[in-house]
Amino acid sequence: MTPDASVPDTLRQRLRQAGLRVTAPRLAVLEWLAEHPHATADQVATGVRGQLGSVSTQAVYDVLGACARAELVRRIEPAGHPARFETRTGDNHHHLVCRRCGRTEDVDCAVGAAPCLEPSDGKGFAVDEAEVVFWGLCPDCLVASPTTAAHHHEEGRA
Amino acid sequence: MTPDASVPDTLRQRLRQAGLRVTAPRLAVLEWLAEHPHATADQVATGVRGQLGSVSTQAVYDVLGACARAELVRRIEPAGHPARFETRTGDNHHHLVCRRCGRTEDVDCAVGAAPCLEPSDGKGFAVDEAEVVFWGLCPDCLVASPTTAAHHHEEGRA
DNA sequence: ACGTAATCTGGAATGAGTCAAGAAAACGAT
DNA sequence: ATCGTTTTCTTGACTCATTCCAGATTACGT
Repeated sequence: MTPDASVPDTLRQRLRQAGLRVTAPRLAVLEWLAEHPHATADQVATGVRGQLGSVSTQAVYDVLGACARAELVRRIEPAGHPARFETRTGDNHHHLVCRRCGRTEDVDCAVGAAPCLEPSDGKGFAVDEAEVVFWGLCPDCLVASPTTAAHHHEEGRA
Repeated sequence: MTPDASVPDTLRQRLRQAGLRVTAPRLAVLEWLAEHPHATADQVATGVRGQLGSVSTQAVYDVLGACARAELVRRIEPAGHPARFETRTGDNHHHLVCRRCGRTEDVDCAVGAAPCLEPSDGKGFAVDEAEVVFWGLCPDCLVASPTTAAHHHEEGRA
C-alpha cells in the first residue's frame, strides 16, 4: 500500500534520507508524535491506531526503535516511568519530569551551549552524551499533593 | 535474633536515627553496599546471602526501598539498565554510565556547587533534584567494541 | 512489473520490580 | 526479663514495559 498522500512530504523525505523505508506506520508515528511530544509507546500506539485502524504493538516499538537509531526521534526513559518519545532531536535539550505523574517538559540547556557536556573526571569513558533530568512535581500534582510543602521527602517514588 | 555484633555501631546508629529498626538484613545490605557501590538489587541480594545465608528477594527490595526513603542509600536507574544503589547520599554527585555494560562511576558535580540545580524555565514545577548522567562507553567496552571510532551511532541502545 | 530484503502481525516470553497474606522478630513499657 | 504491638521478612503469584520469534506482507531498486 502506498501510504496516505496527505502526509507532508517532509516526513517522507526525512525517512528516506535516514535510509529508512517509508511505511504507513512510520509516517503515522512520526506525524502523531510531532503533535504529541513526550508520549509513551502505549500512547503512540493508541494514537496511531486512531489514524490507521490497527497497528501492532511490535510495529510501534520497531518504528520507534528504528527512528531513534536514525535520530528522527529521541527516547527518554525517566526512572520509574515508561519510556517517552519526542521528535525534537539534535539540540541537546533537557527535561523536567514530574515524579508523580511522569509529565515531561522540555528545558533548554540552562548553562548555555555545552557546559554540562564534559564530566570533571571521565575515568577513561568515551562520553557521548550528558543527560540532565530535573525532578519535581508538576503544577497539577503540586495542587493534588496530600503532603503540604512542609515535608520534603514523604512521597517515595512509585 | 539480635543482629551480628561485629557490625560497626555506626550503621546501627544510622538506622536508628533514621527511625528504622535495626535488623540483620538491613545491616548486611548497608554494609555490603558500602563496599560495593553501584550494585544492582540482584547483586545486593547475592552478596547479602553470602553473609547471612538466606534473604528473600523481597526483603532486599524492602530494605533498599526503606533506606532510599530514609536517604541512607541512593537509587540510580540508568535507562535500559536495572537500578543501582549506593550509600553515598547527600552530596549531589552525578554519574558516568557505560551504555554497553552498565558500569557506573561517580562524578563530582562538574560546575561547582549548584549550577545545574535550577532549570532555565521551571514551567511551574517544584524541582527538588537535578540528575545528571554522562553516557558513554567504559574503557573495557571501548576496547571490546566491534565498531571502531569511525562510526558514530551504529550501536543502537539496548 | 518482479524479486528480494526490510518491515509488520500475532502471540508467547522475559526481566525487573511489586502486591498480598501470614509468620517472625524488634522495639518500648511494664 | 517478659509481653504486646508494630514493623519487617518469607513465599509465591502477579504486573508492566519491552523484546523475541516465525511467518505473512510490503516497499524499493532494477
